[in-house]
Amino acid sequence: MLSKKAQYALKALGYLAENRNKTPVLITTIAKEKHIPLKFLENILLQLNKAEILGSKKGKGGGYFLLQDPKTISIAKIIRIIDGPIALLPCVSLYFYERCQDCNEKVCRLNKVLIEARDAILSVLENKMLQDIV
Amino acid sequence: MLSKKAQYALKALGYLAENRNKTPVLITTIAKEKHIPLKFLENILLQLNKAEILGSKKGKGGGYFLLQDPKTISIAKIIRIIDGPIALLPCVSLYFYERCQDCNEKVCRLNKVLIEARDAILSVLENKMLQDIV
DNA sequence: CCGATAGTATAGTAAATTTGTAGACTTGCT
DNA sequence: AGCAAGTCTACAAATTTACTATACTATCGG
Repeated sequence: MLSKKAQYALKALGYLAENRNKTPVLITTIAKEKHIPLKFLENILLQLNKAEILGSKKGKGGGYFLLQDPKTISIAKIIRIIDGPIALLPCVSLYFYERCQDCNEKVCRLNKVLIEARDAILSVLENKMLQDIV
Repeated sequence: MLSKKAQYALKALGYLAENRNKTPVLITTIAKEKHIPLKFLENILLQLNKAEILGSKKGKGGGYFLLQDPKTISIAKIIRIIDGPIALLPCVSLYFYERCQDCNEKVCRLNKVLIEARDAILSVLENKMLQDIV
């Protein structure tokens, strides 16, 4: 399941996508419009900024804005930045791989099934873009 | 991500599937073989028993055993019993549905995407059976 | 260059969830 | 009766989640 944080991130990015080509948007504005706790949202946007999804401008007339076209930012990417792995176990994660303790991945049948499951969900989430949810 | 509990459940069920047609298996045996904390495993097996996946027998010669053919128990079902929803949000869950707060599902584009994602992952997890992971 | 504006950074905290433990109880078998 | 096994409830430690506080830094207008 997605965390609240990831849900907020998706909402906030959706709002920024809708208000593209305008001046930067204030955190305060997003928080009000999307009913997100202000200080929590600050953290989230900062994280998206560090991940180079968002740019920012300080001072008067400042705020946040998308660095890339919403057509090029996948939902999978956003989820990964905020929540981490999409796969059901670390041993089948593409971006957050960790070796399994008690099991030999070469022969583990669960491993195979979960890889299939991962590929299935990614076939959707990698191909649906921010643009698709505004 | 799957919880430890769900991982243990899958391991334990795998073990029971391998040792089918024999006498009931002791919790202690499963715990030792699969390196699962005994008292934690008790809880898990009890939960699977209540969900009518497992049967049990008390007293000498007792233990746990599968009630159904491992070919007929899907991985999805096991995960749902232990971890709950497989979907990314309650508003797109088939078995644990809850209405969204701030969003109208009829027009919410994220909702549509997450339904697609759910269907994709379920197309794997509903069709892979306990039999497939032993 | 000063003050207001707006994002940056880090740490802290309360609540919830996960992971695991303890102990008493019930049931079935011999 | 007496042991072997699962059942039930409650608790507790550890971790994560969701959110808050406070201080700092950068930018702009005048």
